[in-house]
Amino acid sequence: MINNNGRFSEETRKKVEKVISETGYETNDVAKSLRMQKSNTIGILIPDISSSFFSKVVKKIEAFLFSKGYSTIICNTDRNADKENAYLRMLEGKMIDGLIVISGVKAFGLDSMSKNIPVVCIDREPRDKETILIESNHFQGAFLATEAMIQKGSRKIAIIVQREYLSSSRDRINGYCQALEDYSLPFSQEQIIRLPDVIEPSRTELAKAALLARFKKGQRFDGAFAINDRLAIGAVQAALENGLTIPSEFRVMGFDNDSISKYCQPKLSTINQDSTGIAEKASQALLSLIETPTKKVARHQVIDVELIVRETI
Amino acid sequence: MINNNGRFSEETRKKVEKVISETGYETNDVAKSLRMQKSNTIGILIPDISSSFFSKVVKKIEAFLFSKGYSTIICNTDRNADKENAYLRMLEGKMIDGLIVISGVKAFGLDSMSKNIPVVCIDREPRDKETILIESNHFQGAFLATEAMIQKGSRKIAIIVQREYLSSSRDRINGYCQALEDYSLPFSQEQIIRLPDVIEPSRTELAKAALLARFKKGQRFDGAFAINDRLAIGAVQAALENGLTIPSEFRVMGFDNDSISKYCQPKLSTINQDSTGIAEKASQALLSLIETPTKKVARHQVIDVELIVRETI
DNA sequence: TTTAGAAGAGTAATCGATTACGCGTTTAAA
DNA sequence: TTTAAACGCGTAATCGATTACTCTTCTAAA
Repeated sequence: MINNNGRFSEETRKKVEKVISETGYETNDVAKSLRMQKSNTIGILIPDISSSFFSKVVKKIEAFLFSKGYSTIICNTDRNADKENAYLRMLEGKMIDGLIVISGVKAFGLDSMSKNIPVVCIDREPRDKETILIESNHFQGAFLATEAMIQKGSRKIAIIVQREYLSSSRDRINGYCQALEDYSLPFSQEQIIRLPDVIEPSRTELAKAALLARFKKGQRFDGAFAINDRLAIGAVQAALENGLTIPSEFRVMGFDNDSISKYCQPKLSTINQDSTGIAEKASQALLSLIETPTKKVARHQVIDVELIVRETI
Repeated sequence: MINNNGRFSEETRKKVEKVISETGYETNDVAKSLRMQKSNTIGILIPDISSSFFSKVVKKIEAFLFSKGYSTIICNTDRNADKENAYLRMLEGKMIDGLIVISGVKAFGLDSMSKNIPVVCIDREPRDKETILIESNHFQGAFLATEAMIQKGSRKIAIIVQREYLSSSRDRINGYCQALEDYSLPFSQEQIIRLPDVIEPSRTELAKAALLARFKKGQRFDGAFAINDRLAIGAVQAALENGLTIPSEFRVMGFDNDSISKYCQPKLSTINQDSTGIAEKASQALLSLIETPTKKVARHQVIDVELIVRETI
């Protein structure tokens, strides 16, 4: 009929095409989905769409999938497990063909659904050992950051951490520890500055206050590696307020290469994640699962990161 | 049956509920949509999901609609008319119940579809005079910004503009002009610095280079009102590079209250848009159109903005 | 006791696109 | 010329939920 199925003559084709153009016929995807058991739609679960890095990734995934004929339902979960599970049910009801789950999503309901529909995780440890995981090389990034500070002369580097329940956070801590070890620098628990997972005050304020508190307690650091750029900016502010010169007396490294980092003063040195690479790998992996289920996809893909030196080291 | 339609006994209800819980039945939204001619889905057309202000708005719209039982398909159009129209067709095929169109979307196909499904525009002049428009009071914001600079002592204020095809941009120019007029300050065309609508170099670089070029030509300004914060940061950099002291010799105002503005050095004074207000008004207007079509909704809703004074004025 | 009316349960049509199937016609091969 | 295969086209079933409709049974009123 409309597409090459069935057999029909040139004449009928013309007639059909005429009617189509005359009436402005548009195919009804809902009916099509019901019949085909396929919606050409994929779902994305993301904790916070306004987070600069992941919104970039989502944007690129969406563009890629659109070019392949898929539309994307983006679900903002606010790190709320109930909302996540509600979305999961909704997406299932909409017969999505695939699902991408981005960092920080707990989604306990995932396990029950993942049997039927293909899932790709980004920056999120899947429970199921077969689920595909795409992530930046957080370990490498943290190592590079810490190493760079050491090479510039820092000897007592703090690490500022938040949301340790994320595997990406833990990987970054490990990378940091590895660098200290490789350069034979001592490490003690008091070098870890842990921040609560709250919305108010902002991450920057939180980091600033925490580092300032450490200074007040008499702890001395000559550098801080923050797990993201927002925290790093707080560290910069704390150091400056404490009368330290950056970078000669105190060095700071961030992570994520937030668009802020280039414009804050002093300009923040950081680790750039390859949003394009992550988006491409994730989209391709998901498409492959959907369209050629027999083809094996690498279960764990790790994307290289890049050291960006600006003015804080 | 499942919901209160039809008549049935307590006994049958129990049986049905038992089977539901045993089999883990989930309603199929696709079939439901086909039958009901309603998808409980709304579409959002947005030029760039990674833009900080609108991504905040979208996030809030999505949360609101989710709480009302709707899911949201977010379509990133990249300011590409073809992509916009393709999305429009796709959304129509998915039988969306409503559509939100955000600033910078051209979507020529909108006219042909808007007859059938409810549309709400945000920050975008609709062609159709009946379509609802929600926007910040750009005029007021620009006026407040310019007025604040004048009151602090600026007399020759430039305005840095990009994407003049947006009604929001034009409103901001008008607000700026009105303030100059109200304070009896002269205005000439050379005070307008127009920037091309390109992706590379960044808006900040663009603004910086343009203002620097004006300085080099011998033009003198004691302040600049930039149409958004990215441009404003460029203006700050240009002024500093030109040896001007901020704010005593040169004042800068931005617009949008980008998350950057609080952290750049000096901290940027700007105009804050009420993302929550816009999201709420837009969602409520759309829901009203969908669920109570007879009820009239204000065609044009203008949301107040707020002057934020930091260190650049 | 008869009967109108209500109430429960089951059947079938519907939404729109897809596709398997069958009938009738044409063409090519034996 | 006969037979088989190819071909065009129309019909009907299907996807899953909803709902209108019918049929049967039961209750209450006359």
